[in-house]
Amino acid sequence: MQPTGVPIDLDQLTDQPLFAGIDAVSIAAIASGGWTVEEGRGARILSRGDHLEGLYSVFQGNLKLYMLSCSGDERVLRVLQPGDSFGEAIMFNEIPSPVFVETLSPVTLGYFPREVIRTALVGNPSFTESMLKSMSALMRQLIQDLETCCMQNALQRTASYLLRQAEAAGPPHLQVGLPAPKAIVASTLNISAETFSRELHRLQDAGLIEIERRTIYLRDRDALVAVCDGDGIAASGRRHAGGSG
Amino acid sequence: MQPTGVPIDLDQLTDQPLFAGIDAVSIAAIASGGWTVEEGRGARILSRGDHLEGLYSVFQGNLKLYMLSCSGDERVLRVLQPGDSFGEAIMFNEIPSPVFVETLSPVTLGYFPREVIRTALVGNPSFTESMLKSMSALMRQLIQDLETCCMQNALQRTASYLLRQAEAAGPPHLQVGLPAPKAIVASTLNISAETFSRELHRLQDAGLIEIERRTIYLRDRDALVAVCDGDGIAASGRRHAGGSG
DNA sequence: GGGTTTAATTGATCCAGATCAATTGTTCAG
DNA sequence: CTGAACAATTGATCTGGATCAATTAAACCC
Repeated sequence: MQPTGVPIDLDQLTDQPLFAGIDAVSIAAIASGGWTVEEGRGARILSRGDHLEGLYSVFQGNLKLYMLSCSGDERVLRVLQPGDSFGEAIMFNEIPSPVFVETLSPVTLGYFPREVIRTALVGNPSFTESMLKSMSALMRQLIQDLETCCMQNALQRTASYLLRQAEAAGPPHLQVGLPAPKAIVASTLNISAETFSRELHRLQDAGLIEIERRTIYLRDRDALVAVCDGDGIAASGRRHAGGSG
Repeated sequence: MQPTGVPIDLDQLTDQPLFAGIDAVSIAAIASGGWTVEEGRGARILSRGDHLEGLYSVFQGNLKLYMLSCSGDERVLRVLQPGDSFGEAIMFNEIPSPVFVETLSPVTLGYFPREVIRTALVGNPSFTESMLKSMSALMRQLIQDLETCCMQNALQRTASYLLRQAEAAGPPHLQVGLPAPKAIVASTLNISAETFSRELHRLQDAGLIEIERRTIYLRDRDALVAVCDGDGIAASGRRHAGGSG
């Protein structure tokens, strides 16, 4: 990791959801207590077992947060993008990291030592609130991940992923740009790249989506929602009588 | 839910990890701002979609925290026991609950409205710290759940569950009492009750454990640890050459 | 005690999705 | 343009664990 010594820009910091809406004095203290870190593609920021003495905030670029099975294959939990942060849980609990974090592109990160965060929390209810909210949101995502991974089949996972991403991309929510190669997205959904490809094409054959390289167009959102709920593909109008017996 | 009107005992509260080590004034404020709730067996405390205006703390009894798939089968995320709390994430983020919570036995809970917690957090760094730690621990558990459910096979999950429970039970860490019927524990591990039974007996046949009703004795911890790491059962001394190619 | 309910075990079968293997398409360097 | 490296697709096969079905064991109640 290479601290640049470059001071953190205040605007950059307030753009981060975690630090939004904090009073000027505190934000300045946080900015001056932290520093930026720059890394190229393929750099490992955090390894399983590492102890982290602060938290990171993503300013530019994206990273993958992943686990490794004992047989060595990798399960990507999340692709981190600008505005995301990581390390909170490890930092507060002083436990070794359960996950790896690696850059997928050149990145600029902000790093904030534990004490800087602690100091900012004391006597700063709005930052405390912000931090608690951020952690709550993360927990919610984890629960959603668990739900996705334990309660939905491959087709449902694919469909609900597309809907979620489209939602996040902004109106009219009909276009999805995959944030990484398909193999990595597949890993996020805990399915093999092959299965992901197959399910995607199944949706395309049924006319629900259109695939064009790493961009996917949603052609029938309602049907996609139906796929997530039940478990059949219903092309234009017709729908499986999803038997419950 | 039936508020009893019974005031919350201070000792009861300080026994809760979440509220341990808070100064007397704050703890008294929390106690007087909350109330106890009693319920019989099989009562639903929280449903998916509910909005929760506070958080619960378990004083007595146990509950299951679970999700339902669209086909209606239930996946238990966690069996809550005295000392556990739930509702933090929903409360702070003001989002509908993604999970259900139901009693498995008669229970006594403490309920604390959001504002009581918020007030206690302000100007009370040690409680803030405690709350952040508690949430971090929860996140860690969720990550561990994800890891368990995505990266380990049924045998590994069973073995690591036994080790974790034994750890939590206290020295000499050789005896595990299942906190609920086997079917519920199996659901926690995201395997069917049948598979759980089979794997448990496989471990018993290999001499690693001994099953006696709902109590399980660990007879060879090292071998259990090896099962978690690799994926073969190695009874007394002999061990698979777990191929990595 | 005997009968009923609930929990646990055991066997047989089946299938979603992994894995293996091969092919095709894309990107980029020179 | 040509070839190398990578990404995506497609087909064939295999398997872990689910599901279905039946049996046995334990707990509970009168």
